[in-house]
This record gives sequence, C-alpha cells and structure tokens, in this order.
Amino acid sequence: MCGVVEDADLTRLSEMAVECEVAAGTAFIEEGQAADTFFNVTAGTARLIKSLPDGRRQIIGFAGVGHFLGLAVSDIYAFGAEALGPMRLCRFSRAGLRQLLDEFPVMEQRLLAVARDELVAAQEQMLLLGRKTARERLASFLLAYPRAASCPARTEDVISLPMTRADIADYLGLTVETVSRTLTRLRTGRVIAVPSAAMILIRDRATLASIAAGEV
Amino acid sequence: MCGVVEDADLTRLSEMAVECEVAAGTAFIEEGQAADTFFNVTAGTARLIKSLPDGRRQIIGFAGVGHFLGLAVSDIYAFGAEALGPMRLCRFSRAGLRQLLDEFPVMEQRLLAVARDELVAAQEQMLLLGRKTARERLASFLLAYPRAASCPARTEDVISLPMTRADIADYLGLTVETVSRTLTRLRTGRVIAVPSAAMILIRDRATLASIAAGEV
DNA sequence: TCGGGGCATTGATCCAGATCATGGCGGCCT
DNA sequence: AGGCCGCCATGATCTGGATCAATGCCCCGA
Repeated sequence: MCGVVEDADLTRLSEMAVECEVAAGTAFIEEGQAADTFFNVTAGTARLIKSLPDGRRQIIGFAGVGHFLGLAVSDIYAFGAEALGPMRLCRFSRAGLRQLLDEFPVMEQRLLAVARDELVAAQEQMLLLGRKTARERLASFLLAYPRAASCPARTEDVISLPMTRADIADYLGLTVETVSRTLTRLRTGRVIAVPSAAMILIRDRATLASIAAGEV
Repeated sequence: MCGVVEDADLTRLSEMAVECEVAAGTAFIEEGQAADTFFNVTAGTARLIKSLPDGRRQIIGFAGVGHFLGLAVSDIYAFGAEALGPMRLCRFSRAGLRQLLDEFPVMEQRLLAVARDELVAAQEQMLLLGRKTARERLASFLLAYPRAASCPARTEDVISLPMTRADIADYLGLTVETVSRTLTRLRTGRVIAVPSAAMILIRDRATLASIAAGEV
C-alpha cells in the first residue's frame, strides 16, 4: 500500500527515518520477503510488481514522490518494488509506524482515505485488464497516469514517462510490441504525438477519452 | 468498498439501520448514482460490477454476509451491486456512518484493515487478469473464492457457487464458453468434479494449486 | 568521434480464447 | 405433467494480440 501524507506528519516521520538512496533498477522490496520495514518515496519513481514463478510479471502500480511502500497486511510483502531511475527513500521500521499512528490518530483516517483511493484505482484497473482492448488500455493509461503520478507533467497535455515500454506493457497486461504498435497507430491517427520515447503529447483529448471509455 | 465488522458494532449499527429485502437480480446500487446510502449484507450474495458504455462488464468482486457496500470515496458509487439471489440488507445513511465512526474510533482501524485486505485481493486479481491463462484463472478462482466468501463450503473441498457461469466469466475476464470448456477440461483431468452446475468438488488440491500458480 | 548495448519499432506468422451457432438439461410455473 | 425459458455444454470458425524475427535509433562512455 502506498499513499501521500501531509508535511506536518512528514516532519515528525523524518525524525524516525533513515534516509537512503538506491540506484536505478534496484529491487528494494522483494515480493514474499519478511515485511519488517516500510518506505516513503522522496525522489524518483518505483514500479510495483507481482510475479509468477515462470517470470511473467504484472505491474500493479507506480509509486512516485510522497507514496508509502511496504505497509503490508501480513508479515510478508505482497509485491516487490524496483527503482525506475535513481531514487531517494526514507526507511522506517514497522514499529515506528505503530508509534506514529498512536501519536497522530488522524493518520489512521488519512491512511484509510489513501487505501480507498487505491482500491478505487485498482477496481478501475480490473475493468481495464479484464475487458478493454489494447487501444482502450493505452488511451486509459495516457489519461490516468498523470493524475496517479505525484509529479504532474509541465502542462496538461504533455506526459513525461519515467518507465520503459516493457513496464507499460506489464502494467496494461500487454506485450511491448503491442504497446509500441498501438502508440504508433494513435500517433498516425493524430490523437497523440511522440516527440521522444519518454514523452507523449495529447493532441486530441476528447478522442482519447472516447477511446478510453470504449466508445470508438 | 465492503468488509466485515464485529458483532458489538453491528448491534449498535443495527439501531441506525433500515432493514430491507431485495429480490434476486435486483440492482440495488447503480454505478455512477449519488452515493447517499450504504449497505450491510445480512443474507445472500451480491455481484459488484463495473461496466463500459457498450455493455461489457467486469465483476470486481462478490459481497457475502457481513460485507459493507457503497462506502464510496466520492459522492458517486464507483461500481454497481446486484443480488445474485434473494438478499437481506441493512440500509444506512452516510451521515450515520460518520456518527458511528465518531462513536467507535476503533472502527476506523477496522475499516482500514478491511480496505487493505481488499486492496491485496484486488492486486492479486490484477495479476490474474493481466497475466494468467484461462486455466490458471479458473484454478485460482476455485482456490480463492471459498476464502473470500463469508460462508465457506460444508467441507474444505466442496465449493458451492451462488453465481452463474456468466458471472464467473465476467469476474475472470473470460467468456461463458471458455469458463465452461475450461471447467470441463479440469473435470476430465480429474482435478475437480462437478456434481451439479452450482457445486464443484476439488479432487486434487495440490494440482489445482500448481495450475493456479502457473507451474503447469 | 566512434562503437556498443539497451530500448523501440516494425514485419510475418501463430494461437488462445472470442465469437457464432446448436443442442441439451433442469427447474419452475401453470 | 407438460412446456417454456434460462443456463450450460460443445462444436466450428475467426481474430486481436502474442510470438518470433529483424532492424533502427539514441545515448553514453572511452
């Protein structure tokens, strides 16, 4: 689970934290390992991954600045986390969380609100993964990602993607090839522009929204 | 969002509730409508549905006895709910919830725990919908459904299904035909038995678990 | 400036599961 | 008891996206 808290609490939190940096690509949470610590992202973005034994992987989300990671339900991490690029993290013990929650009861409400938001997002993603076409998935992603990411793009219609095509594919339940082809078709259809691989411009938001909703 | 609370709170809750019955098939929560009330299931099971404009639907979960429904994040229901069979419900105003939470601060913690459990389940379902084959999806469903449902089957290996094949299909992101064929193959392979359409026996749990994990 | 390695794109072919079509069964209502 | 209707099973065919296979491009380091 991950989420955002207010600055006031973050200050108090930081007193209990150990700051650390991780290099690009580092897997700093491993699915199935003992969940003794949790993290707050202070710089960079992580991909959150669930895997099958044969290597198939599903990215269940991306965690940007401010998000909490590793607040597992059980004693074991339900998913892994890997740095998309260089990251900065604050590391806490789970005991520290209990202490903080006792100190700031309002935190409980905040965590609940965050969990609900994530649940809503997860339910939307189930609809996407279960019933949408590749084209609809990409359109939905391009519309929803900027909101989900903590650092929105420079303008409304410029999307800066810190992840690779393979990550997008694993997030949308597709293959790299299909993501690439589908983006090309959206580009050909003048719905988006792709000045560089990591940057996408929305040229026709209304059409993109229609596609995302399955109306085209 | 839905979940289970303790008897003590349920007693207090019931003082604020309006009991009501709904017939099989009734859509008692409509996706997109104003979320002014919420419900607690006291008998029966509901399917929770998200739909696309053209009629495609994804069932995001099943809510059995004890589950809360309609605790929307926004003022609008994020998904609909329909009775699988005749149901009994307790109806509350959202104002009543605020009142209850103030009265029992511990409720907040409970709701958080419930939301987390559902989030974990939702993430597991994302892996299923994004990356598993039809066979793996059915195996996972047969193993996970009895735990998710509040009323477990008579014995460990007997699963009683209150929903149709179409519901299972919409839950697993498949078609009715694929669900039917896949169950037939599992039956032929002696992994399960299907004495009647609504009842499934697990004959080889170990194999079913291997299939669900993607090892076969 | 050049070379190499990791992305990304694009093309050709394949296949799991969707779609289309039919028949059978079981429960329920009259 | 009979008939009807909704659900389930199964067969035939189709197809969106996966898989297999090159090639291109960009960035970075020496």
